Amino acid sequence: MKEAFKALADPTRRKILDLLKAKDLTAGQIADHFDMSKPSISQHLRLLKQAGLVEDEKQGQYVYYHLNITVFQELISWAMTFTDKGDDHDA
Amino acid sequence: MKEAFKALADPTRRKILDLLKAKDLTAGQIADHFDMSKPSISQHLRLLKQAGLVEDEKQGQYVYYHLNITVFQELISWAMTFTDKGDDHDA
DNA sequence: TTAGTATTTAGTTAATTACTTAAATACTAA
DNA sequence: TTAGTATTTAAGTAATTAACTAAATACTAA
Repeated sequence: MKEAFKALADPTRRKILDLLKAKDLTAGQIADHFDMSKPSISQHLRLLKQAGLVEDEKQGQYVYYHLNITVFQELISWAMTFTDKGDDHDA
Repeated sequence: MKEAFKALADPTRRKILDLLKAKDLTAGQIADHFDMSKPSISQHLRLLKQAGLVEDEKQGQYVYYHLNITVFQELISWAMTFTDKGDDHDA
């Protein structure tokens, strides 16, 4: 989770996640959506992968990236410890 | 939300939020939980407030801080757009 | 008013982060 | 093998962030 919070702090990385919501994409296809060098996007992808937010899969000369929803689920659980605080559900 | 993601990237700020989960605290009480100067904690509180994650209320010479769950709820909604993707609920 | 406590603001510095270009690696296909 | 494409790694730099100390502000109480 620690790394996920840091990964989510950057707007470029959040936009990458949004792109992957629609469909899996190669590193190059992702880079095409940004006015930024491919190495920069590659670094962002590395951080997203380290944070567990995405996974990659090599297919020939391409590297496909896709979302890993596990960490998003953990994030939801974490946030709910704040919204549920003090709500004793008719206990 | 943009500012909330940045605010949550820092471990000190996440720990402050955890402390406030138990009960509302003054700036000084919060600072007592850290091996860090009061001005540094004050800056962290300022960022948390700008992000909408906490609110403050002055009582005499003290400033009490408390959680604002609204942004946590928005965070949950945001994360669910990732976990619910592709789940068409028996449609 | 004066002194004391609580908190924030200002100014500075060190560490981290996000970008760049150039080079390396990995695969494809002639 | 050689050339071409896709991606990552390396090295360097500019911008941002997180910390500090010192000073300012705001309140309390003698």
